[in-house]
Amino acid sequence: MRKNLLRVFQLLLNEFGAQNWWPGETPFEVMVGAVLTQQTSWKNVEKAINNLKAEGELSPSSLNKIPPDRIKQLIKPAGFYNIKTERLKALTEYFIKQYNGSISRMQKNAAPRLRKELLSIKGIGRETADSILLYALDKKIFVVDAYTIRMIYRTGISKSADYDEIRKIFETALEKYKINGYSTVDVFKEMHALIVELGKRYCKKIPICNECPLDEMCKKKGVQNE
DNA sequence: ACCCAGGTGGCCC
DNA sequence: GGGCCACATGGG
Repeated sequence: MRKNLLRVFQLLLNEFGAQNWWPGETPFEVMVGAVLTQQTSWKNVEKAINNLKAEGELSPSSLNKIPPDRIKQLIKPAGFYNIKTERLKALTEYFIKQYNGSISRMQKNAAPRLRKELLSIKGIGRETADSILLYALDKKIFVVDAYTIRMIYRTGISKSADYDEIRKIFETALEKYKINGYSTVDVFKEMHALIVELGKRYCKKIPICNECPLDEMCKKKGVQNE
């Protein structure tokens, strides 16, 4: 298991090159992006983020103050704008109330506690919470998404693991991995980004893994379809 | 005219 | 625990 995932990491890194995620100038921008990108292409998220930036609203204090209708207007291109506005408001309010809008204060707490806090916010689910922990706060938490689950099932690495089990599989397999100055956290960041890139290119729902770099692994494990 | 996107919560069984 | 649905815009 561990060996397989290390192999996948090297395969993907070699195939696609470093992705250097998460795009974003500040950790708070990463937090906002994590909500906006729920079930939404990054292209659309970029438009929304640029709108917020252009209006000078992409900071905890300003986002906390401006009227919901204004946020809706600005994030419209990212879709689900009513519900995402509520989620951004809730997240921002938490960040200000608990940590005075300070990333470094928030980082002082351990990952399990922060994860619990984030998950208690309505609209922040596991992937969004973990994205914030890994990419905004540099915590050693692996982010699992729909592509990751598909990949795990198709390669036969696991057939039935749920979100947290898959997260654990990756964390265990990758936590001691070090190469070329990649820290563990950097490997987690890069691996998730590479899996998304893989998914975007090859793991659409209909055809299975043809010409996918992992094809050989899929075949070897006898995986035919999703 | 479909299908899909870097999910989540609510409701049902 | 799992299965289905609404949420919405923009690109293939």
